[in-house]
This record gives sequence, structure tokens and C-alpha cells, in this order.
Amino acid sequence: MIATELLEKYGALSKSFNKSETIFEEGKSPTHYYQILSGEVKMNNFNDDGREFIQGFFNKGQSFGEPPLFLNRVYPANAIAVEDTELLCISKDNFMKLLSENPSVSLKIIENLAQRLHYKSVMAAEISTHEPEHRVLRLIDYSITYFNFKEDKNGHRIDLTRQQIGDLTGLRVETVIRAIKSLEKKGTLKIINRKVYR
Amino acid sequence: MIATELLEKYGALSKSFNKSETIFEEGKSPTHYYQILSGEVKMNNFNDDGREFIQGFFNKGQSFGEPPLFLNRVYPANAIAVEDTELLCISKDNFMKLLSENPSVSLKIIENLAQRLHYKSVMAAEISTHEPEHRVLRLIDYSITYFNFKEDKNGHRIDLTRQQIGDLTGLRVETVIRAIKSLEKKGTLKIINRKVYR
DNA sequence: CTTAATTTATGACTGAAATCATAAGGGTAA
DNA sequence: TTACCCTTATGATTTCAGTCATAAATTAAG
Repeated sequence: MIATELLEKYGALSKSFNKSETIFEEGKSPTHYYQILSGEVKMNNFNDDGREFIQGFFNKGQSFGEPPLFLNRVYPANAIAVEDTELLCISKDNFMKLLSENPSVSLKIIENLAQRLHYKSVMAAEISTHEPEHRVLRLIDYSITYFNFKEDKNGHRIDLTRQQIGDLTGLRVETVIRAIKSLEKKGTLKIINRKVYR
Repeated sequence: MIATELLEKYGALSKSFNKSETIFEEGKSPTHYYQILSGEVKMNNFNDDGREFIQGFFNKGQSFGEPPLFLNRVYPANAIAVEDTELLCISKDNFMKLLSENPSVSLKIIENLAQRLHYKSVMAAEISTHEPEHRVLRLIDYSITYFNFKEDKNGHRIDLTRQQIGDLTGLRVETVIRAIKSLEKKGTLKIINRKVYR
């Protein structure tokens, strides 16, 4: 996260997106650096059958879509506002200028990329070699530290639908539902009022 | 890649590893920044059944294992020399000092992490939602630009065994063999002398 | 040079997750 | 308030990749 004032000093402008609106599309060239002022964004892909894969969710204060900016490559995924969202946008040129004139910001970017790379490494190994229950549980545990799900007396409330968990782990809804049921039976997690707690 | 002289200025030392020797293990805390002088390194995970997943290969000039260094986290995977390898190693503290005193190096690190994140994004979507043939072909195409496989009159020679392709895409050897056979039948790639060309 | 291990290969069989079908509860938009 | 869609749910069926078995070709090791 880069300080709002610093971004504004380099000409950042805020832009609003309605729920479900597309921010950028897979295959397009990046033009801006984006940071979330409010709302939530997801990055995803669709295969030929229209099946979705969710690369990740991004919340207030987080940036997204930088890698292609640094590589002069096209976006490998779409970015979509999952609720009404306000973004701070700064053009690629201005962003690069900001970076070169403010070395301490680089470290923030590095930490951010490192964190996302870490998540991807963990999930890649999970998706490739583990059975559904393991994958679902690992995603849940990771999301507890990664997103900040609130904790109450029942534990952490996992604010993801079964469908979203499926799209994050490469599983079908029905499989996720059955996996969660089975994990509950084993006492690994709780289902209260259809919501998952851990 | 950071210039050898610069690394040495900050106390980097070279270290040799024999083929199959472990450089670091999953779950351990990072202590050094590593850059390859010669040889090849792979990062991998094993699931409970001993099934391997290869996170990636790293060659001369490349660094690996930085994310946990920046996050104060443990390694999410193992690093193993796939052939006799010589590394340039610099302690975490010295590396951080180098970074803060040489801002231009940060951009190199950022580009490196961005590239790896890009690869992971592409492969995650592939592994999650596409059938074997698609996954194998995508890995091959990505590896052509990512590694530098040499090109001759038959095309790019894919220097990966069927087993390695399987471990990179989360498929079993037999499935990879059949997928490659099928892709050859369709004329998508060539098999000459058991080697894959594209 | 011989032996052992790895790699590619193919066929038969199995099983786990995907698919299909259906339904009820909950939220929300008109 | 109603109608519609999303979410959770469950059972039956199918399918495709995994598994198992076996073998030849090639490479690496002793």
C-alpha cells in the first residue's frame, strides 16, 4: 500500500466502479497502477466452457494488477469489482516516476508481490497434489490470515460462498459442499446457519 | 539478477552443491539470498503420499527463495540442485543493506517477482480449469519463452522429461505421455527421437 | 562392459470428482 | 408481496484421469 497523498502528488485520480463492473480484461495492456480506496475487487479467468477460476480477492488499501505493468506484458486475468468500489488510479509513467524518486516505496511493492507469490506457491501445490478436503481446508486457513475475517466465540467466520471456494481451489460447488460437510463431521470446522466457522 | 561484483562487495560467498543435494527445506526459516553462478535448481513440494509438485526450475543468473526473506516467513517449498551447482550466497542482513543502499536493484527484484507471479497466475488457471492436453501445451509454450530452449529446424526442443511436465502441471506421467501423443497426432507438436519439439 | 535405474510406452481396470437432476431456504429487486 | 436468482443441499450416474501391470529403449552408474 502506497500513501494516498504520495500517489496524489504524482497525479493519481479516483475512479468509481459499480458492482460487477470490469476494471480491466485479460489480454489487454496495462496502463495504470490501481489501489483500492473502498470496496472489493476479484481477479479471475474463464476457460472455454465459461468455468471461472478466481486468482484472488483484493480489499481496501491493496493494489492489484502490477506484474504486467513491470513486465510490459498483457494482463493474464480480468479484474472485476465485486461490490461498488472506488479506486485510486495513476498512469504507468507517473507510477514509474514515483517509484524511482521514492526508493522506500519499492520495498512495499516487493513485500506485496512476495506475499502474493507465497499464496500462489502454496495453492499451486495444494491444487496439484491434494484431495478436495485438504484443498478446501488449506484455502480456509490461508484466507483467515490473508483476508481479515473477524473472529467471534464460534471462531473465524469464513466469508466466502461454497461457489467462491470452489472457484479458488478448482473444485465444483457440489464437491466443496460435500468436503465441508465431511470436515464438519470430523470436527475440523463448524457450520452454523449455513456459514462456515474455523 | 544482481551483479556478482556488487554482491561480493556486500560479503557474498560462493557455495557448491552436488547433484540432488538440498539447498533449503520447506518449513525452514530463510537466512540467505541465493543466486545461481552455474548449474540448475528446482523448487518442489511433496504431498503425504510422496507425490512431487515442481514449483519451478531456476538457471544461471537467476535467484530463488526470496519471498519468505521479505515476509519473515518459512519456505513454502524445498530447493534442490538438479545438477552440480554453484551458488552465490549473501546473508539476509547484508542483502537488506545492499538493497537499501542500491535502490536500482529493487526494480530488478520487482521485475523478477513479477515474472514469477505471472507464471504462477497462468499455471494456476490452467491447472484448475483445463484438461490435460491444454495444460501440457500451455506449459510447453510458457517454458519456451521462460527457459531458453534452443530452436533448430524442427522447432524448439523441449528439454523436460514427461515426468517433469507432469510434476509441473499436476498430472501423472502416463497422462502426460498420452496427451503429448494426442497433440502430435493433431500436428500441434512433433516427437522426434522421443524428444518433444514445438 | 555389465548392471541398474530412468524414461517412454501401452493396455486394462478403477475410482473419485464431475455432471446431471432436483429441491428448499434465503436474499433482493421490482 | 411476489417473483427471481443465488446458495446450500442431496442422490444417481458418468467420465476421465489415476492406478496398476508390464515392457522396451535409453541413460547413468559401478
